[in-house]
Amino acid sequence: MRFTKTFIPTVKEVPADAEIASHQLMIRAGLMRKLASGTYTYLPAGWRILQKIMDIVRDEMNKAGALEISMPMVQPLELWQKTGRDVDYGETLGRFTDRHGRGNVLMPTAEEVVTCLAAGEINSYKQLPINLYQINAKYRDEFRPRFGVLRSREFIMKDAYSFDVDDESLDKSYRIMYGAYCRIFRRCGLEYVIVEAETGEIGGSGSHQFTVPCDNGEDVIVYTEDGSGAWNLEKAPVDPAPKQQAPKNVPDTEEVHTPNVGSIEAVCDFLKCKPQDMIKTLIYSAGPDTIVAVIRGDHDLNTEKLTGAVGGKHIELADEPTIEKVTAAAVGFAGPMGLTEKVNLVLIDPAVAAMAVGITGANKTDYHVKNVVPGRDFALEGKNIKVVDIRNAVEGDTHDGKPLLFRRGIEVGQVFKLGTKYSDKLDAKFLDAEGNEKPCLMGCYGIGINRILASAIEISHDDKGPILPITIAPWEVIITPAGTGTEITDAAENIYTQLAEKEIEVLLDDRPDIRAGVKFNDADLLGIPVRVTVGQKSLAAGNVEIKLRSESESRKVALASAADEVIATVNSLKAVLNVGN
RNA sequence: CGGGGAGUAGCUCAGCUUGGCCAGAGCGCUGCGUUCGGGACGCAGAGGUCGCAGGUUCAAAUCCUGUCUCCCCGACCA
Repeated sequence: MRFTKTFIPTVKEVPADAEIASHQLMIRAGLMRKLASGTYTYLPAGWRILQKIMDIVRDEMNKAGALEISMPMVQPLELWQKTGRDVDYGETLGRFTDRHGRGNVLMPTAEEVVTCLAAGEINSYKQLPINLYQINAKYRDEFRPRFGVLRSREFIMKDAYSFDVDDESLDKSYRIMYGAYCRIFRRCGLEYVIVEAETGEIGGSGSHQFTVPCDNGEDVIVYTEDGSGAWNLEKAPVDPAPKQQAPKNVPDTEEVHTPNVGSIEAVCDFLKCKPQDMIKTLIYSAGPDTIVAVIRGDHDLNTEKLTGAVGGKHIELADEPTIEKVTAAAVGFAGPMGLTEKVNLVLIDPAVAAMAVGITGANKTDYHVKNVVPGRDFALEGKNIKVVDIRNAVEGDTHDGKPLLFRRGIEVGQVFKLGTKYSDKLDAKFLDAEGNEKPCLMGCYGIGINRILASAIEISHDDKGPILPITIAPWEVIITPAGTGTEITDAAENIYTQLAEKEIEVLLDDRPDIRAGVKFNDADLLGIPVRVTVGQKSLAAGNVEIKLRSESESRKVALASAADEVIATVNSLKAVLNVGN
């Protein structure tokens, strides 16, 4: 490709609305432009990168035996109502009504559609296992798109769905995908961490997340130093805190007047206590049921763990009228005492159960209660009371006695065992060898294509631009003629032709009247791993220069052998990243 | 959805407090010339309904009201 025949609008200035490196550099390198919040147009260089990523994904998926299909991006709302996910997904699900009044959704993922397909077409165990995938645009009406393409409304995702006859077979399908994912991310040049994950709204029994450690990531990875465990924050288990020694003869509970002091912070300020002395009481709704979650004041509730503790039901914070009805007080003054009878379930975090004494809301507007002893002043056991881990791990927590460490990461892929959640609801059944009708056992497997690009830039860039792995760079080689004169342009053209003939992906910066400095900067900004500089200085001695984007020094090679040298360099860079081929 | 910030030339921004001068700068863009190995320089030029709609005023980019969009923090989120 010639620079003058393509369209790569690089810019010097940092765009005002780009906060993180990957976003800024993707705009500056002319890879993409924003259309609206969370939606981007990919320009030729950016689209080339995405296509190269998709090629790698496609290659590994095909090798793993998965079959590529394409499902509609507009799907009937009715199908989502059958699985209840129209409710679970909530506002994130993009919807519209067509001219006939039919409800439609914009595909955020495709479990319903693919299961519906299986329900119609899979009848026999002889057709299983099967794994179907697609790579295309997905839409989620995010509350708050941010960080460029890391959380956008429209994005490209590879989503695969496996169907198996039994658990053993599902395990095998899952492991095959797990292995394919390792090879995909490796080939894309990403250092990644695999963490145990919660399954969220998508449902199911087991899941791993593939995460690229990076300070700008939205996910929190929790791990033990010895590497024996890694989880995302939603899943990270926490050892129960040791029971605190109760001071002798804690006085009876005492109500204290705390006018207009509702938040934990305000109460601490008012009563001169610390958040860890507080007991926080949160009221949740799960359909018609009301659930009380009790955690220590300095802890955060983990909605995934809470969802698990209520058997996977969809939960949300109760609305104000419900809270007022249950606590008989304004919002901000809830406490666990006396609530047991009024609600369906009380869940108490072990850290609260371990407290010797604490302060809670009084279930009375403008009042809190001191000297509250868990177990004495409110029950820790009972038919609708459970002590269970429902909070996020924090610094200082342990698992199996080992300290938990924290670091941020970008989620680039996730694999799930779904089981029969969708096949039950959508009737995806088959006859086994004995003639018994059984639901298909499903797995689903996603990869964020755009996130692979963004995370590659996040973890590898300098002040000049991205330093891209050769497997996903828009071009493998850029030829930069530095200076004018036919001798230079002829030599550059000559190398360009030779490389193109050998199917090296090469970009020739043939822009006339552009100073060398500008060309060098654009080459760096594009992150192209190998640069060939053809200039007067070296050419006088019969040489050109080869420079790696990742290194600061160039080396001189004879013009005559330049193409061969470049090919050898490209191959050695590729060899590092290619797994088993 | 709560809190904060911002919309003025293609981009980055100044001007607004205290209404009135011709609506400005840098970058980019067009032409000519000089340069030519790390974002050169000179000269000449094109380019703006000051987000939108009302209002106040002799007069509004500037003051008031409404509205839309974008960004950040939070909440939320496969």
